[in-house]
Amino acid sequence: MSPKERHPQRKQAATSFDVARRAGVSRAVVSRAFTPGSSISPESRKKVLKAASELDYRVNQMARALNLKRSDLVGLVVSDMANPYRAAQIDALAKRLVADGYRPLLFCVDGNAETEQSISLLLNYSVSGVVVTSGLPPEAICFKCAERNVPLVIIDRGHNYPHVDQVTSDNAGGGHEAAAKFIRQGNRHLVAVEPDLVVFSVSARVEGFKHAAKSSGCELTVIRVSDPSYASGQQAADRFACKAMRNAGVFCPTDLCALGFLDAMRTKHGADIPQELSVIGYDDIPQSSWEFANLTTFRQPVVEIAATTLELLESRFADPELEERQVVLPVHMIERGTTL
Amino acid sequence: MSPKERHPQRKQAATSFDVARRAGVSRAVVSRAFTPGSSISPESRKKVLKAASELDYRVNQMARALNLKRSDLVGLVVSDMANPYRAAQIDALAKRLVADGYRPLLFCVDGNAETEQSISLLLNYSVSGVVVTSGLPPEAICFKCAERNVPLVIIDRGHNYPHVDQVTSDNAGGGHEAAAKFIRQGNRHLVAVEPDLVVFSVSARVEGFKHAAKSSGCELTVIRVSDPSYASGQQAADRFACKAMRNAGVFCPTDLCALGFLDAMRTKHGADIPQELSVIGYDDIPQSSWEFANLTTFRQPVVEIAATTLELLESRFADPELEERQVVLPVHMIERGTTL
DNA sequence: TTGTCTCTTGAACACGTGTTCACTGATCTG
DNA sequence: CAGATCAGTGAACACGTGTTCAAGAGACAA
Repeated sequence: MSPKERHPQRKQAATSFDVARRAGVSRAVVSRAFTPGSSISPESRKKVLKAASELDYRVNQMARALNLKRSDLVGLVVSDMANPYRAAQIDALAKRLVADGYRPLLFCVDGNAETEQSISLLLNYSVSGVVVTSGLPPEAICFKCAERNVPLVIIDRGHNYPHVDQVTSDNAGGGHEAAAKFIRQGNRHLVAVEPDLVVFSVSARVEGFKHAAKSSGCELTVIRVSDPSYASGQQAADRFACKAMRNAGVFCPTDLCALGFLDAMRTKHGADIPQELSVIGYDDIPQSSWEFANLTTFRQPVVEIAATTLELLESRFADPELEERQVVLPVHMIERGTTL
Repeated sequence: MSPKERHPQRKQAATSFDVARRAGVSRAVVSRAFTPGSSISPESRKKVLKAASELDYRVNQMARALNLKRSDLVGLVVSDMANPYRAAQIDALAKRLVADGYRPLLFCVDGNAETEQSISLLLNYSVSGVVVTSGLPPEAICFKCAERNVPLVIIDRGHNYPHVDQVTSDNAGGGHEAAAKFIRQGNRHLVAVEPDLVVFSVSARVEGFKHAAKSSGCELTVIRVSDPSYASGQQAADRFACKAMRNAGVFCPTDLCALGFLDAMRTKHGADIPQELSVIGYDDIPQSSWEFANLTTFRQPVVEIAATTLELLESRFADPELEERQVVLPVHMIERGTTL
């Protein structure tokens, strides 16, 4: 490799002024060539595009954002990236955002305080919107977003804030359907693993399950754990094993939790699933289809959630005074080997 | 909730001019109050900060970036988010970037073409740097980054581009150590699962293993699969089972692959691990410590990789003419239940 | 030819910031 | 006390863009 190649000449990035001069038009024409729907003659556009490509011209998005008082950036505040479901959701959201011309500004946080800080920081970047999949942001910060016309969409949460839209899967419906499945296949005891940690989507699943169980007259047992993690699933298995229950249907509100339960029941307690007991989870993370698990679960519609999120963002951007909306997307049960 | 609260007054964001007027100073003083190390008297700073907090002033990062010709944004180009190792890496990188005052601009891509597109897009945002953990970007785009003084760090790749820094874990060393472990514990046959798909880090692990095996005079078998995924691990198990090998040590260059292998060997082929054969993976994803797996593997130093990435970015930002560097971080074997 | 209308163009402005450069007043030095 | 030094200040500029507005060019009807 030649010395010249090793030390490339540091070029000043070409501006619209450079392009204008090369194309023999004014700078305004250059701007119009890159703005769809503006008034420009075909030959002018052609000249501009030619000059632009020769100079490797790129619109300076910072200048553009400053002028328009709005950037293509969208804040993406997420927590618990270790959960494979979250990773899938981020992946779908990020791809959808980019496909629609936005750029996701990622904040990985732990807890509500960090969520608030992140949103506050995002307001410095003229973001077109904010998507929150982490803890519930405090009302004050939501209010600030509304003040500044920054649409805010919350995924998988339940609290109602003015001007804040929400998307969730049908958590309660999934819980209900899990109970129905157990009853249909003849399980005598219904068991819900219920985390103490209050997370709207998770709580709604358990509530749906409990409600369906009670209203069908089945015997319902609740095993309380701290959170909906793999470790908590293991803990639930230990407590379940003590009760020596027969013919039970166990609903874990998260696949991670279900896999912990399943794994401990089989490996440690030698349970025969689904002969002795059935298990259903929620999320359909990739690990649930692994051979050791083969878990019956509910598939979260990550792509549809992403699409809905963008619709909500864009519609509220067009009209900030819209009433807040809550979109609930249906889930489908994926029947595998932990049910009959 | 009152009507007034439901429809918050849309405020114009306060500018440094507003703050200056309220504090009774010039706009330049306001700027200095928010610029560490600039010349300003303590009482002026105090007045400015007071006025700023009263007005909820925030510096407009777009205007700042336009002026400085540099934003706090750092491009983060990633692929294969479904791999839990990647998610952990993104999490560590994103947190570190934010802690150091940068904002990660996330691009989730599939394949090298999309990687190039993403980097090209990023150049429009005056990014302070780009971090690539997806496929290898073409040389042309690396060259453009260098031209524009945009530091580029590539994680877990091997190709040498001018002005492009690299960080990897000690892939070859890990492979070597895996072979040594098998030999030490008395395995007669060493087996490498080798993906056809060329990915630098993965290939380096296999090469390290093969080299160590050969130089120790052990019998070495290679099982070729298409990629380093869970499904490929299952496939490798099927092929391995046909050979009816005794006392083998199997190295899978990825935990996902190892878990697929392990899961299929136990569940489908009824193998007794580690009595009949031993397995070692690479990455230490959370699933590897799950009970069903209990996989011996190498822990990737995600936090150290993130820290090193930032050091490389910042040093190259200070001096763009630095020779390209390749940092190799040590890995540690986590011994679990798939080895003796 | 004259008047009207449509389409295109370029000059000027605004967006909000960081920094440069004189300039002021105070403090220190001999 | 005179001169030199120095921290602190504010006016002005530059960053690169999208859009407004008046003006020009051309087509067409009367």
